Amino acid sequence: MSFTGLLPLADVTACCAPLGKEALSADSADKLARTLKAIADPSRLRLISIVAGQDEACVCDLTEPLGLGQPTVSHHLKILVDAGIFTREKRGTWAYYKIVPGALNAIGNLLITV
Amino acid sequence: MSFTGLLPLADVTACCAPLGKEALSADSADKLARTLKAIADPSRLRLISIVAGQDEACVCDLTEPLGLGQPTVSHHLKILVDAGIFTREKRGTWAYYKIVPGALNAIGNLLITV
DNA sequence: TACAAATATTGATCGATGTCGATATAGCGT
DNA sequence: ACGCTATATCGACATCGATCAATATTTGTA
Repeated sequence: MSFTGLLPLADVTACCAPLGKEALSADSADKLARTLKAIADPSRLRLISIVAGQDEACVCDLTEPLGLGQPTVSHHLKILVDAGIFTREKRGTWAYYKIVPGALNAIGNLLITV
Repeated sequence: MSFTGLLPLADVTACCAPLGKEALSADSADKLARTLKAIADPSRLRLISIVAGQDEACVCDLTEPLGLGQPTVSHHLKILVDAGIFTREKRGTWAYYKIVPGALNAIGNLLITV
């Protein structure tokens, strides 16, 4: 695959102590970087923000506020699901996305050193 | 400039409430994404980890553990300085980098929703 | 002043990635 | 079965970004 794969959040939060506690191995750094890359994009940050504000949302609710095409939004949502930040539930023709509770907190806590 | 500029951390931490509190504007999302991109790289995460573990370090201390060339390490360090995560102090021929106290915490707190 | 060492900058290369248009897939109603 | 709607996938394109080699810049020292 040309797209360097993501990985479920659990693997990341289990990968390492908070930054600065001990030197990060190359492997742990790779995993953490992949997770951070998943959220280090303006469109995906807005998706997170919108979905978090209304508990769940389908693709059709998200294309217009973002000003992006449907394939692009689907693509971003897939990245967030693969990263373990969103869940996807298919109900009828629609696909509903919601935030995994605590997912962002888990990432945030990895950065907090105190 | 072709390189989409970074911006001091203060601008980011002042830009927005924690994700999910209210919808992120396109502009705020851009700023936050730039900051997250600064740390969403394996080499830079290892730099952060190493420097945090020994208070300060010069470039020559960092090329070998990372297995990267000196220009590449300098480049990564500049990105971290521009993002407000590292400070740079020139003493003689050497340049010493250290973490801005609380910088990572500030980023981490933006992701924490509770 | 000349030389050496540490760091920064430049230019080039090449893979990664965000976006779109077109198409495929799946599910619902008539 | 047929068509319609929502979503996912594919292929292409343009840009971004990580890395290196080469060079410039700065600073200490003989």
